[in-house]
Amino acid sequence: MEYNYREIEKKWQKSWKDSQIYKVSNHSSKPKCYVLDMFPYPSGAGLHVGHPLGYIASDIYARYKRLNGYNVLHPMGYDSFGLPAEQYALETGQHPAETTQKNITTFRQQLDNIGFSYDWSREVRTSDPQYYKWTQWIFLQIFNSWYDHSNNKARPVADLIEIFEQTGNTAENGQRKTERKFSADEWNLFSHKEKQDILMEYRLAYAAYGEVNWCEALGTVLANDEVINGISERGGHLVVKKKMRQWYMRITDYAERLLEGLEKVAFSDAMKDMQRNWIGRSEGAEIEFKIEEPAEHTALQKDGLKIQVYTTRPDTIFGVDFMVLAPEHSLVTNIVTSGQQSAIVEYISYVKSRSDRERLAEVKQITGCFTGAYALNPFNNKKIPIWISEYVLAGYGTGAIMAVPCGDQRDFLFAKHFNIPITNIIGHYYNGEEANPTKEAALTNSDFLNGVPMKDAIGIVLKQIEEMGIGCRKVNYKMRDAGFSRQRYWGEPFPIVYQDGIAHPVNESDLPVELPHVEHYRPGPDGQGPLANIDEWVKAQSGWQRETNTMPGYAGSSWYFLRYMDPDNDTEFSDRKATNYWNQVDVYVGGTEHAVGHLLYSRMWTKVLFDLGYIGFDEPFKRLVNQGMITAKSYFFALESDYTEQIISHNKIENLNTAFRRFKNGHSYVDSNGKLTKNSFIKYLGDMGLDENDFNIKWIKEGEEDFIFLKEESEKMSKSKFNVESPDDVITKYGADTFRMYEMFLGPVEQSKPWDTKGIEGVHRFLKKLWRLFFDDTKGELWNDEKATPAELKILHNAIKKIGEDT
RNA sequence: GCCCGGAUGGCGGAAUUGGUAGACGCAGCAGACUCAAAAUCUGCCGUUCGCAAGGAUGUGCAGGUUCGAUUCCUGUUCCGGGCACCA
Repeated sequence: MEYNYREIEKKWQKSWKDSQIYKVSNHSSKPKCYVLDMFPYPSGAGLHVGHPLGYIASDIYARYKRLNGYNVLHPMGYDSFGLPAEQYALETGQHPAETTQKNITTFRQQLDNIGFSYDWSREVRTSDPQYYKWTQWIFLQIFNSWYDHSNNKARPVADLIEIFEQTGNTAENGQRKTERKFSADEWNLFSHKEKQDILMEYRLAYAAYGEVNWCEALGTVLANDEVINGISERGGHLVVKKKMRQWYMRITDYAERLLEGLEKVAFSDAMKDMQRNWIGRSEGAEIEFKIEEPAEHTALQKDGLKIQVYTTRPDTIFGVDFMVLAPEHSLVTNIVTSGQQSAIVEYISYVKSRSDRERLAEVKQITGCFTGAYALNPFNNKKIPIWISEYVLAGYGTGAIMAVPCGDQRDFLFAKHFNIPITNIIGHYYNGEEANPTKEAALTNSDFLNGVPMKDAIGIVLKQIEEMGIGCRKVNYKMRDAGFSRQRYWGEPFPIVYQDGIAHPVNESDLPVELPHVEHYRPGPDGQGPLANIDEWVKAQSGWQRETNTMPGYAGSSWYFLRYMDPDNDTEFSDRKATNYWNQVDVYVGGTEHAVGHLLYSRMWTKVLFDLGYIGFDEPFKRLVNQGMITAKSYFFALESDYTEQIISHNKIENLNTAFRRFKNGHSYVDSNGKLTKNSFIKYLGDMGLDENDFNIKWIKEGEEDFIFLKEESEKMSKSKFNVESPDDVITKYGADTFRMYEMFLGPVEQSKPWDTKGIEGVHRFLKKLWRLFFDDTKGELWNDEKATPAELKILHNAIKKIGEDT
């Protein structure tokens, strides 16, 4: 009798299914344990060996907890809205719902093969109307809320209206600061439209104008991913920044609590670091600089123009040698002198083609343009030239900085490049070669601050500017509000209709707002999504218009862990008793790539739902485990002699590199020494549908030593790299248990590691050995019902103790 | 460019708190069993000098702290992930 994994696994998987052994109840006297995997996007490429790594780890943990007497919630589902399905639809005309269903079937079959202990009766799909009904419902709760900074929580907009009616927004009642101030009387006299516009500035889900990557030729908005150096990936057309009306999540209102919450959860320090850096809290000041108006402008502006800058270093105010505005800054057109007009216009059009990342990344190439205007230092009235440059972003701080070249390296390089004189305010700490951001220096060239240590000067300057009424302390966050609308088809429609330009929530009883059928998936007019093409849907009622944007991928994934608790509820997103019982996710397993996306958004949504009293906890995940990525190794081989000259014509080298990439570890074309012979190489090219003659190959010598190993790379598995490894083959050949054990044996779960099938035989042999402990070819069953000896029990209990300590 | 990780034999990795580097497995080599092969079992297995005993050297690279560093510090190179509309 030998280890027949096929039969064993088939038998037990059937038994689990028939007896629904992993179905879990919301009612149990046992303690609960919630073990969750990040649900997958069901891509057309199917499951690759990287997906199950985390699933296997969490499955082992879930089984362990079950055996330890816990009532374990261990569900699985699909993040099934997304761009790839829509792209595919655009190319083939197949409905995303169909391809998604097909992909899910494949995924499910692959998952079943591995033998997980999921409770499939709780499966969720974000693209299912019964699911996104509640995504829309939660969106409306967020839309109907504002953030009360006095009580540090979200509250219904109705409360805010009451406050406005009684005190206006001049009294500090915890509202965020806005430019517009009004009294109760003024509020009451505002038109309905004015009131709604004002409320939009407070809502936690709000519409505003923001910049997007606009491609005129394709008539659509593009993801950063789809733009390469200002050119669209598809078609190679020009892409520019364009302002469009967008929906946003006001996640910045939660910045402080998202930071504080990190203290309460067991995430890795690296993960916490990433989130902290992303939120990017900085303490500083906003300072107002007057602008010395050019003679040509004085007739137009009586009151004088001012620039608000944000700085973390008010102590360096006497070292300000120039100002830099973001090119998009609204003041630019007001202050530019006629002499600089054309240069500024030209520069702005250049910046429009640049992404934020490009703008910040290329420090070697310094660009900018003088506006011709000057600001005045509030302390000594020194004239400070005002420039614009791409390294200042409109979205951060006030979109304007005071540049201190002796203390900031980017400012320094800018000053050097444009020959702006540099004031040294840090004495010998500045060497003229590079900036020094020290806080240790005693100030020089700083008027009344001369000799004062910089650390003390910060407080002194802050006090001064507050007394002079030209500035105040300000905490800033690098994080921006999260864009929440997409000009796409395959996402949740917004439950919003417009009447006379005012956004209204759809009645709860009319949810879900279902995705209508479309004839094609091409963009609508003026860069709107495909939904804008369906007039009868947009204007379902006279005088009303539907929102034609859809929600982004992270909408559905921001709350799915709550739906698993009560997946079939059609009167609530999840029953309060169920969320109270299951509470936080005890262990959440997934990749680090979600650090600043999904993991922040879902934390925010949880906090909103908590604030509004719908759930009883405000952090979704108690403990997070980040599994490492399984990369695929690619090997590059070449002839021992000079490969670029001898075997490959230069125009084919790219193509051949792609071919070489597919020589992976354990590949039968490569012998055990990693050597590749002429014959095996030709056979390989043949199998690839390529011909030797395509590559202008000259064989230098024949035999075993023809090729040498050139280089090796590990990269993310992806269809386009020819390096996706499917678990199916492994399971067919060795069985699910070998596969599961092998993935665990590759190395620590948290670590990234290359996929490599060399070791799999060893693991399989181990399982066979284990089998033989119980069955023997000749003797049959080796086990019996005799009591274990004390020595045997000791070994058993040591093992149990060790496992208990390691989890 | 910025933020976060990582680098240890032919390969994946271990070394839990600064204390014998290389556990365990894979691959390889040798042997046992067999007519033979597979399977299984046993032994060897970082590099280098040496018949051996034994010595030297060795955790990406360059320094430093320490009686002692894979581990701590400084610098540096390379690789992976993220950088806001991929999910």
